[in-house]
Amino acid sequence: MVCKTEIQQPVAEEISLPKVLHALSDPVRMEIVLKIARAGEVACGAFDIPMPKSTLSHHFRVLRESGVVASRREGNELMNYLRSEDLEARFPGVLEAIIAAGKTSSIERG
Amino acid sequence: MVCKTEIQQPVAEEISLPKVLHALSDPVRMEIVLKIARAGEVACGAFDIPMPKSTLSHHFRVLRESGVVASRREGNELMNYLRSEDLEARFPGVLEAIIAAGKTSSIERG
DNA sequence: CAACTTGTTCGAGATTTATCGAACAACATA
DNA sequence: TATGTTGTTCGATAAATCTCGAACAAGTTG
Repeated sequence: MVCKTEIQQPVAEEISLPKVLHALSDPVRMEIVLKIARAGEVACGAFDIPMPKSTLSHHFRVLRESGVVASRREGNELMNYLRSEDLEARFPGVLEAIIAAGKTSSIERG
Repeated sequence: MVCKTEIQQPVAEEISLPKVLHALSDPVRMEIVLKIARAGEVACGAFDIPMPKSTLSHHFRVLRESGVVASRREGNELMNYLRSEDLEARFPGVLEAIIAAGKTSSIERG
């Protein structure tokens, strides 16, 4: 599957562990990641998070710039997916364990 | 072995995933965690990190309040150790995978 | 082309975090 | 008791982050 519209993202070898952990340390972003993990690919608009578009877009930016999420255009919406292979190659087991932990614990600030 | 002087830390069941990830998302704190992971127990003063005591103390506080690290007094120094069992029970595989990832990748800001 | 949808970018304000020096507390030892 | 060691707490400042509305860009559909 070829991605037509690539957004700014780090190449696999340059994904930074602190940045990945920071990206996942926010409850909103964790919720986004969990939903993508369940559904495989999710459009930005498919999250019923009570929050302005601009704020949500900010969180997607953090997720992309950290290397956790990638996006491709499909029509006029952006489909988001996890960079599971890149992350697994660089930090084996990390994303998997964090997602499993996120599924079993309520994600709250504090 | 009994800990005589307990510092403020969350009980195991109340350890928060976002807080743990945030604690580990700082390169200085990750370096601290990696050193403790290698040595088992390390006194605060045993880190040759070019940084004032107060700043280092701040990072230890974040690590303790997140539940990643616990400390006990030994003479007039504080021995720090990872709460590996508590974290493994609550978030299986997470700390282990992150430590392994930290060992194999240079921990840098950015 | 005009209207609509989806999502980003651009400011700005508010909150959080990191860093540091100085003062303080606990402990050990002379 | 006085001195030295270890580490914390207390301000203050600087930097990063989160949040939001308004404007913009890309794509679709009438």
